[in-house]
This record gives sequence, C-alpha cells and structure tokens, in this order.
Amino acid sequence: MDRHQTEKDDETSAPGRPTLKTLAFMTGLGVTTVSRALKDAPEIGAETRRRVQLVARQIGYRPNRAGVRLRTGKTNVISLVLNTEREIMSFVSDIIYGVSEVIADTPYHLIVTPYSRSQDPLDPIRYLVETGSADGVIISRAQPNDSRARYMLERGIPFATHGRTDMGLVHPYHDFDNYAFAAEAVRHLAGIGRRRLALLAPPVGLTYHGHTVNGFTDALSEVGASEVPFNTVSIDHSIEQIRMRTAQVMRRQDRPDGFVSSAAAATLAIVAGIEDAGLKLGRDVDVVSKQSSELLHLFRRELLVVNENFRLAGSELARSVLGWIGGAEPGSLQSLSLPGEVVAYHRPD
Amino acid sequence: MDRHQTEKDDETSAPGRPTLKTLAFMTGLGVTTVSRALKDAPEIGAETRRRVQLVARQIGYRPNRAGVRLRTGKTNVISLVLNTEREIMSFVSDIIYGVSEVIADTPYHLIVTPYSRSQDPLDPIRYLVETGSADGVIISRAQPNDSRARYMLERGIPFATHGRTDMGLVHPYHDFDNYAFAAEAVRHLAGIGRRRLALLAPPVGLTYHGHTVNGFTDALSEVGASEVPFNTVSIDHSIEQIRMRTAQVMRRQDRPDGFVSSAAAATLAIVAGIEDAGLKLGRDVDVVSKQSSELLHLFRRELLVVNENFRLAGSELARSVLGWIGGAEPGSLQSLSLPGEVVAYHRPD
DNA sequence: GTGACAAGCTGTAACGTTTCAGTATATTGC
DNA sequence: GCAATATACTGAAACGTTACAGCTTGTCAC
Repeated sequence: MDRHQTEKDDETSAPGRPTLKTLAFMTGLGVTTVSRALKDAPEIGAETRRRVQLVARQIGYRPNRAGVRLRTGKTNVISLVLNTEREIMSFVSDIIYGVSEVIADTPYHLIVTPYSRSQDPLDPIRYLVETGSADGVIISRAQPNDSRARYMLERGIPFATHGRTDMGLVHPYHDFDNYAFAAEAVRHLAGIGRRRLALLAPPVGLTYHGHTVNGFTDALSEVGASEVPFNTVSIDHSIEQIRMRTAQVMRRQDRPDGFVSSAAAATLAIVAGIEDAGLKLGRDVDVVSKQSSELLHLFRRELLVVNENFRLAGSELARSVLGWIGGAEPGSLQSLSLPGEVVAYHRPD
Repeated sequence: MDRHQTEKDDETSAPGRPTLKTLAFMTGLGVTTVSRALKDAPEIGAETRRRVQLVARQIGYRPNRAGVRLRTGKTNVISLVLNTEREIMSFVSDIIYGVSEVIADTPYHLIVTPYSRSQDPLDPIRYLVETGSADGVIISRAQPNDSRARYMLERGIPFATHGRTDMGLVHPYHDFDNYAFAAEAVRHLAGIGRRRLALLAPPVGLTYHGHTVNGFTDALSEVGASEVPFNTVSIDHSIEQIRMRTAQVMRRQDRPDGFVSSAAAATLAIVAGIEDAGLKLGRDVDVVSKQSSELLHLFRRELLVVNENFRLAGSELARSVLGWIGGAEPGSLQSLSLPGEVVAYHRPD
C-alpha cells in the first residue's frame, strides 16, 4: 500500500454486468469473501453467506465464464462430436435435446463439434483436448477398438460414448441393446412364418454392427430360420444403393421373406426396393425396422417397428459425462437401453 | 523492478500448452511484441513477424480462448437458439451442419441454446445477451413482430433470423420464399386439374405463415381455383391431429382434391388421413409438399414435392452473422432462397 | 495474564490476453 | 552536430476469478 493505488474505479459509474467486485463493494466485504460466500465455503459466517447470496440474487450476479475458465481451467462446456455426413438425422436432433434437458439446470453449455468424412475422426477430439475446450465430450459411432476413446482415456478427459467399445477399457457409455433388437426381430418374423431373413446392418466397423449381426444370427439358429446374405450394403449407404440392392435380391428365386433393418430411412429404401421388384410388403415379405420417431407406420402400415429413443440416449450420455466430471466411477456410468416389443400397426379409431 | 519478481517461472519446466509467454521466451522477444506479430500489426518488423509466426506454427500455438475473452469480451461463439419441441427434425440437423461448414475455418464455436415450450422465447436470448455468451446469435421461427429481434437490435448484438420479420427494422435474415412455394404449388395442382385446394400452413404467428397463406390465396384467384378451409391445424400439430382432421375433411362431399403442405412430416399425416377416408392419392386428390430430404417420393410416389435446403439456410445464416460481426451492413446480409420446381416422381432406372 | 487456537475475514498473485504508455535506437532535416 | 521523428520493441495494467498466505478478534485453557 505504498504508491499508486488509484482507489480502483468508482463502482457506481459503469452499470456493466455485476462482478465480484461489485458485490464486494455493495456488501462492504472483500472480493475473496464474496467469492467464497457464493460457493458456501465453510469459513464464511452463516449470516454473511446469506447476505451475500441475497444481494447476488437481487442484482442478478452471474459469474464471468472467461474469468472462471482462465483461472481454473474449467470450461463448463460439454462437446458433442458429430459426423457431418453419416449421422442419422433424427439422432442429431434428439440427442441434442436430450443432452440439453440434462444440462439445462447446470452451468454447462453444449457445443457441437462436427467433423466430416474426409477427416480423421480423432481430429476434433485432439482439438478439444489440446485446446482444453471442453470439460467433457460425447462421441457417437463407437468402434470396438476406438482410438478416440483410447485417446481421451489416456489424457484423462471425461467422455461418454454412444455405443460400446471392446478394448478391455472401462468408460461411460450408453447403448441400445441391438443384439436384443435383432434377435427379437428375427423371432417375431419367425413367429409369423418367415424363414429366409436378410439383415440390413449398421456399417461394419461400428461396435453395434457386431451386436446386431450376432443377435440376428443367434436368433436365426434358435428359431431354425436361414439367412439371405445382404451385407454388401449397410444403413450408411445411400437410399438409392440400398433400394437397388434390395430390388436385386428380391428378384432372385431364393429371395428373403423377411428383413431386419437397423434404421428407419434405410427401411424406406428397402420397401421401395421390394416394390420395385413387384412384391408386396406384408404378403411376400415382412420387414422389422428400428425407428426413432413414429413415422414408419404411416409410411406402410404393414411395417413392424421397434422404437429407439435417441432423446433418452442424449440424456443418459449427458448424465454420464457430468457424473464423471463430478468424480463418479466411470464404470458406474454405463447404461444399456432394452428394446421394446416389435410393434405392428394398430388402426387408430 | 524493486522487490519480489521471482524471475517468473522457468519456461522449460511445465510442458503445458504454449502461451504468448512461451513464444516470447523462445523468440527472445517481449510478450507484447509476440502478440502483435501474430496479428500482423504494422509496427512489427517484417522479419520478426515471420520469425514469430514460424515458431508459433511449429510449436502449435493456439490463443487461449479464456484469455482473449476475458480481455476483449470477444467470445468467438455463435449461438443457435432452438425450440426443443417444435423444431423440425431435419431442420435441426441440417442447419447445424450448414452453420458448421461456414465456421469450420474460423475460430468460432457453435453452441446450441435450447428453450422449451413453457419458456418465453426471449429467455434464452436475454441470457445470452446478459451474460455476453456469444458474439452472434441465430434464431429460427421468426415472427412478424419479433421481440427477440427487437431486443437484440436494441442491445446491438449481431444476429440473423431464419425467416423474415415485419417490424420495419432491418436485420440479416435468410428465408425460403414460401410465397412462391405456395403459389407454385397451387399452379401445379391447377395444372393437373385440381380445383378445390386445402392448405396445411405453418403455425399462425410465424412470419412465413402469412407468406404461405398469401401465396396460396393469390395463386388460387389467379388460376380460379377455390379454397377448402383447413386452418384448424398447422404443421406444428401432432401427426395424429393432422391425420384426423384430414380424414374428416376428406369425408365431406365438398372435400378438397388438392393439398399444399408446408412440411414433410405433416404430409405423411395428410396422406394417412386421405387413406383413412378411403381415398387414393393421385386419383382422388394430389398433394404438393415441401420436404428437406428426399424421402417423400419413397413414401408415396404420387406425392409432388418442392425441396427446401436447410443446410444452405444454415450456411447463409452463419455467413450473415459473421458478416455482421465483421462490420458489414445488416441490410446487405439478407437472402431469400427461391423454391425449385414442383417435382413429380421419376422412376429410377 | 498469557498462549493457543478457531472463526471470519482480507490482500495479493496468477491464469493468458490486449492495450496503453512508454523506451531505445536509427534516420532524417537543416 | 543536434533536434525531431520514425521504427521496433517493451513493461505494466487490466479483464474476473480463485488459491494462498495472511491478519484480526474473540474464546478458552491453564
């Protein structure tokens, strides 16, 4: 307290957003005390604490994110990393809303970090980690051996994956039980007399491709049905490709009499292909499809559907990441969503 | 340079992310010089500038966002404000990717700020502005008298709206020409002999409701067709509501023989309603619908569609906001996207 | 009465950046 | 030869926050 010390600013002049200094001035306390009072530190008197919090609420104090971030490194940001080309449309929308629901009452913001086909999927993750841009990350399209998960695990940054990995490493995830889905679909088709089944699977490389294929084949042998190979296309292929391939296979004499489809948009293509071949859904062939919004029954009432709730997935993923950030055990933040029944169309009255 | 001055840190110890100080140490320059050299300030020698930039690139220097934000108030964030319940699904996905494309080579991050039915739409905007959380904002569902736009205009925060307003205030926007869409749809229907047309419009209250209705009615009188009132539902209503209402109207003797629908999902409901009434698309009635992804033709090949590109909208909106932030005239950042032709189904070969 | 200790509060420094007000050296005008 | 000026650089301060190391004051043990 020797020289300068311009008596700081006069607090009353600029009416800009209130800071700790403003609060300190108003309460007559020190900035440090105010800071601690706001976070319920134990060494602050109970009355002081209440007084500070009251004033803070009154004048609408909001901590400056940049200040906190600079000082502590905490960003209060969750990043959702998405593939710009391959992501299912309703997935993007629903998962964002699911995440939003959960972080709504937290100080967290959601930033969307996209990457495109051409890029290494690790790129956006590296960016996030290197620049410390997020406290937690959500990734989709998990792979059995997922370099992104491995990378983040090494750097110790909290994340959650949509879909499981298979590297013997434990981390939070949320997944839909695609094994159960495929198996249930096969059983249902077998139950209505279908015996030669084709599977439109998720792209090879993603973990749930394996789950789906296993559920499919296991159930096939369980019910004694046979598989019609259909693995030259996946749900990542274009509508046109799937449609043409379906039409092709449906024109063969040993054509399938049942399909299991892992995505709604792809199902539209399958149906188109079936009809291109001059066959009729529900008579010549049945299709069980996953869907994430209730639209397939409008499309063709003969379709059989199983619902997957992406909004729920978003919420679960957000909860997992926040849990990990909050210090919970990664292993306790894993969840699996069971498919509901295969549902056939019921005429609304 | 009297007391303390602990010779700062030894720069070589912690290998954390490089900062200006790191660069200053490596180049032997002052922090200020480095800062200026990196932003091509004129008072820095050409060689020094190149040297600093070289080193910065080599060691992968990235400015610390919190530091910049704290000092300058610049967040390098664009916020996309979305309604959690009412937003069209493909809209969310496409617009995000559209925005992402544009901001990919900029320092900007995209944060998604959702709000729900129950909230005042102004809430999220107020939050963003009050906390200074974004340099620019994108909002959708513009209204003729839009309190959000007015609010942001008053505070001077750059934004762009998806859809136009009608308050005599100028601000950036991107819009699809829904007047032209509806008019074109009517003309097309009239061209194939349809005379009693119904419009499934956007929700009242949004600006493009008016545009659509005007285009519809203007073209009706132009071609001498008549309107079958259908304004008890809008595209914001549930599939079931639209479906029932459609079935109702289709069972009347003066039923429409043509529909114009402003959204793809709603079109599914209209078709379902038509079929509920025992009528056949393409024979008893034709439907022209907007769509944002190429799916309606798979649904019913008789459907007539007009494409609206939401990804483009996202890109345009992002460009507008960035332009405004960059100092361009708001009035020069407005764009209108013209609808393509009404397209009927063409059998892929 | 003194020492120890706890309770409650405070100032300073630091996070990384940019801005402001310089300083040192070279160049020019005359 | 010297002032004026331009060039190229620099340190200190500030943005808002939290961590650290204090500082008072009061209470209690003995």
